Amino acid sequence: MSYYDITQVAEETGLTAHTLRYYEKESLVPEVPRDSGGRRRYGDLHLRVLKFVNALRATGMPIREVKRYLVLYETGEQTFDERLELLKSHREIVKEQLSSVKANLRIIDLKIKSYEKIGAPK
Amino acid sequence: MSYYDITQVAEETGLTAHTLRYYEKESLVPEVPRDSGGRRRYGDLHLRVLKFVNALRATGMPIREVKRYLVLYETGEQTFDERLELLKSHREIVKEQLSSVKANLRIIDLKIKSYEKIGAPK
DNA sequence: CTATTTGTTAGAGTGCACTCTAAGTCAACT
DNA sequence: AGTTGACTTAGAGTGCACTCTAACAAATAG
Repeated sequence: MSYYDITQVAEETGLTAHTLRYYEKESLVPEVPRDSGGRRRYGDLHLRVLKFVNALRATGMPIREVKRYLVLYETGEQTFDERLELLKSHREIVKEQLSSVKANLRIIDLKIKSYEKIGAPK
Repeated sequence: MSYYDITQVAEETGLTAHTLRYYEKESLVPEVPRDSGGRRRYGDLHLRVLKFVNALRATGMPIREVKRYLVLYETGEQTFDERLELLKSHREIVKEQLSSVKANLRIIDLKIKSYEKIGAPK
């Protein structure tokens, strides 16, 4: 079992030290133990959770929803069903967003083609 | 040629009247003429532009960039090349975002599958 | 031993995109 | 003529997700 300081975790996760402290304050990470000097000592669990949090955030899950997931996670195995539902519902939202973006990208693509063809749009 | 009031345009575009006024203040629409009573009279051009603005916004283009596009549009045909570049560069950004979201969605999907299979994630 | 770096906290500030409020005007209905 | 409702403006407020500041403590480098 290895431990990491905030700078290492920042590098590993792509988050800033500031953001890591903010995520902790917002309960987006399991409790982070401190060393004798009061500094954060992250473990492998934290790293794994933070990477999953990144996946949730990168797909547009709001902070308060990520927090809800983490609270369920911390509560224990009796929350499996609820966590599963949360993730499945998020997945549907993301899928809808994806197809919306794709549809709008097609509109932009048509405009680009009209600029390229006639040099002027209608 | 038909004219529309702010309520009709709100319905057609899915934007609120508030947002339409805000977009106008931010120069995201060509100039909107007023009637004798000072009320907005939108034409077909406005409707078409607003729908395209919606496509740009729905794909994550920031307000200031949409505004830049509109200013070029208003400036005239000598800006065709610049508008084309702006749209093409936006298209690339959107494509990258799409693949990032898809990659992260796969991570979430794996987690869902692990919840479904063993009822418990590692 | 001193200076620098890296961390700590609570809390304030930032940027974005709306979203709403207040105070007022104007048209249409009763 | 009065009331309702939709509109007008400038500007303030909101929610989100950071991002930064100030003041301080501790570890390391010279």
